[in-house]
Amino acid sequence: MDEQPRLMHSHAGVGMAGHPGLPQHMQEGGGATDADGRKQDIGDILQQIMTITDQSLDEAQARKHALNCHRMKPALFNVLCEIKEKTVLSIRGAQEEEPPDPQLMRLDNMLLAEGVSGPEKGGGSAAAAAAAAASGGAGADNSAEHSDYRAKLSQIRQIYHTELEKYEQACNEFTTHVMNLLREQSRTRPISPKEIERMVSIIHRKFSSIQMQLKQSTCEAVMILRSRFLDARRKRRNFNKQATEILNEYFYSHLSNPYPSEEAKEELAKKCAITVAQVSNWFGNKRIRYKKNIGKFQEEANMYAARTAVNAANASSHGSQANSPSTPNSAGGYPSPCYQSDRRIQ
DNA sequence: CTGCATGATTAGCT
DNA sequence: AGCTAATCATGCAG
Repeated sequence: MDEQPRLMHSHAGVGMAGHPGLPQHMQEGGGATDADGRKQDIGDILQQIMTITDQSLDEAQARKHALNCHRMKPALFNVLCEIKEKTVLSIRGAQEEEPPDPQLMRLDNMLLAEGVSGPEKGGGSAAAAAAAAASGGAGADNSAEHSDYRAKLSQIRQIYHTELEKYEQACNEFTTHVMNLLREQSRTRPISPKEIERMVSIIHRKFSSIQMQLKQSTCEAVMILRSRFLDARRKRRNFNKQATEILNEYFYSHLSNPYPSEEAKEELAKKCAITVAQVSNWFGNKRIRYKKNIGKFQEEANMYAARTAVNAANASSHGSQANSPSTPNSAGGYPSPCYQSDRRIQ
């Protein structure tokens, strides 16, 4: 009759060692009704569970076995499972659905774009080539640097993959270990398959945060590598003297309109062994720097003017042409007089 | 190491 | 699209 409160009590006291056991009466449901008998059975089982910590290992094993074989065990087990599911799982189950982490997606995309993850080879060199093209490199002397870059990238790639493999292996090992443990324990305590599933997903989440760190540091390494090898600014080389002279010659002989056409740029690029983009850069820089400080460039302007004059003289002495068509202005003439319809620097 | 020179990049304009 | 102006980052002479 007052069995129930006492049971509740002992249940609340789980973990407290040394609970005095009740005498082991009512073993096989004495007289009474069927319901009464079941209640007694449950009380009995719980009591045995409570006292199990006080027993020796052998004794406990025997008791465990006895409990496992008890005819009421499945029923009790199911009930406990059900209760547990209703309380614990339903509370935490709601937040189970997690959207794909945007940061992880970003990292994944970047690794894929850099050719670190994804299919073997091809991607990396393609990215390198694209980056080189974007930076407008001439491509002549940087092929060695490219192979260096590729070597370093594949090194990163290899480290990334071995680490990832290690991680996956560890994750799988741990997961199976935990699953085995839970399956083992599910014989003695209520663990539903759902709960195992949840535990697995918890483990996976923990491990994926490690994976995230791996991806992040790999991305950082790639970024550093990239900036070191592919950022054109970092490997800026001055043009050789000849190229500079060709460009300057054109600039000062077209001082009234130092805006070479596309064709002129192409020709200059060819002569100087640089790209058209570099020619454009050079003229852009030259115009602005000349304009900013004409005085500073005066000497240079005079020198190139003299040179073109000499060239013109040579040309006229050789051929029949009197003077060069597009060099009407003297060396210092840039700012003041001669902007007619041409574009002017302002 | 410092300061200037210089090629490249970027934002904003036309 | 091409340009200017500002800026960045490196090269290099002193």
